[in-house]
This record gives sequence, C-alpha cells and structure tokens, in this order.
Amino acid sequence: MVRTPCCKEEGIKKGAWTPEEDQKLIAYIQRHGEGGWRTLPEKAGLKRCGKSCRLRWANYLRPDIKRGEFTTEEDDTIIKLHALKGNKWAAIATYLAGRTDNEIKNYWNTNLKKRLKQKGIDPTTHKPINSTDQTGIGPKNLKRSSSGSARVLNRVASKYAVDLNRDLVTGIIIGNSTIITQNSEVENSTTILLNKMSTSSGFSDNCSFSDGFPEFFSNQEISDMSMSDDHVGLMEELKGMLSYDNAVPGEIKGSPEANIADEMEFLDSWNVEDDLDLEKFVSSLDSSIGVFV
DNA sequence: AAGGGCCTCAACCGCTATAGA
DNA sequence: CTCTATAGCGGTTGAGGCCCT
Repeated sequence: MVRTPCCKEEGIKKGAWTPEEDQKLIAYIQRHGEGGWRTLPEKAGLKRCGKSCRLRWANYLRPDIKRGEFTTEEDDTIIKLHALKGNKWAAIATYLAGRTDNEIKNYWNTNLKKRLKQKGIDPTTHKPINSTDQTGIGPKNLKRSSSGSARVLNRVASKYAVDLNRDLVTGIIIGNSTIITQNSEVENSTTILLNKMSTSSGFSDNCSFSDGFPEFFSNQEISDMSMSDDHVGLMEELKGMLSYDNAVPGEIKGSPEANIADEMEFLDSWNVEDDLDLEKFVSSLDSSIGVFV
C-alpha cells in the first residue's frame, strides 16, 4: 500500500523557517487559535505543509516554551522518568513545564546519554554497564538490592488506589509536587497513608511479600527505582512533600469496598513511634481494612 | 587561514492513534 | 463497520556552528 505523502503539493517550502514565516504563523494562531493544520498554511499565507506548521508552533513558537539551559533538577527528572518510561518523550515532557518532547529528546541524545555512559551506567537499561546481573536487581555492592520503599509504594498503590493515576505515583517518586496537585481528586487517602508511612524510618530493604498482590509497578520498574533512587531519600522526599496535617480524608475513587472511616481509624490508631515490622504492618492493613484488590 | 570532523538541534519522515462521517 | 482526515509520536536527517589540527 502506497502512502500518500503529507506534503505532496508542488511549491511547498522545506527547511529552516524565516522570521517572516514565523510572524505569519504566530499572527494567524493568535487570531484563530490552534488546530485546522491542514488548511492553516493557505489561510495564513504560508507555503508550508500543515504538519510543518504544527511542529514549528509546538516546538518553537508557542509562548509557554521555556528556553535556555536545563537545570540539574530537570536533568534528574528526565533521567528518573526515562528509567521509568523509556523513550516516551511526550510523556516525559508533561513533567517538565515549558519543555517540548523534541527538546528533551535532543537533550537526552546529546547530553544525558553521554553523561550516564561516563558514569558507567547504561542509558537504555539504567544499570551499571559492567553488571552481569540480568535479573533486574542491581549488584549487591550497591547496597540497593531491592528498595523496600518501592515495594511499599507498590503495595499502597495496588491496595488503596484502585483508580490511582499511575502518573501520581510516578510524581511521588520523582518528587514533582505539581503532579500531586493535579491529581488532588484521588490523592487524599493515598496521600495520608503514604505520609503516615513516610514518617517512619524503619523500612527494611529485606522485606518481601509472598502473597502475590497485583503490582502497580513491574519488577523491572521497582528495580529501576532502586537503582536510581536511594529509598531513604525517597522517604525523605515523601515526608517533605506530603503533609499529614493538611491532608483531607476523601473517598477512594472507584473502590466501593474501601471504607475511608476504617482506613482513617486504623491510621489514627497506628503509632508512628512504633517499631515498624513491615510484614506485621501489611497484615494489620489486611485485617483492619480488608483485602479489596 | 583552511578544511575536516564533530556536535547540536530544528525539521522532516514514517508510522500509529483517534475522531468523525 | 469502514474509510478518511487529522493529530501526535519517536526515530532520523542535515544544516550550520564550533573545534582541532
């Protein structure tokens, strides 16, 4: 099957845009808004194909585009998100206000990839290049065999947030508070629980679960988290981000079996000063709230 | 100064997803 | 359900600038 080219017309200009063409495009979009890219060039007096106009606008002319150097925070965010999402540039771009997928992709390919390689980390797998470990768990000498906090997050996500937006948990992991805010509808009970948990420093890296609960994050992703994040740091991040005092009880969306009153009662009865035995903690969750996966 | 190699990044290409007729 | 148009995505290309010899 022969595909019709997007810009088959004769006389369609290609290559770098001139300032005059930019002005025409900006003026047209300011008057008529975005969209209708197929017919836009003719209406705006441009000898370009619609696709080229859309890209020029989306990647360069949009007023909310942030220009200039990437900050170290942005670098960290991109690296962490890449470990979680892979080459999903558009998805990654949604976490970096003002940055386009194209810009992030170029920055990754020209800077971050090299930087990771220099540190001895495979930019594709985010694992040490010399590692012979194929199990998805990092080498023992990194002291990060399997992050207890990542497992706990998984547990929480799978049990308490049936309708939890995956991006919310990703946001918690990468420390992006805007994502938390954007998901305020589903954050409350999960936030409270995570916050309560984050105030304890007793999570063990040796914890293990054997009851086969559905995992919100895959083993691979948990492994990636444990490779790229110090779980103690993650808990500190949670502590800083989530305020128990400000959290408001809410209903767990899409989970009719969940009883927020029971959950709150359990949380209130749980003393943060208690020594935390993770297995006991999880089984107490089961008995207090019931398994509703 | 010249020119060759390398790097960056805007732009393009090919493809898939989605909406609407 | 099928077809078509459009939007959006990710990989790739190539022009232009920079650096090194």
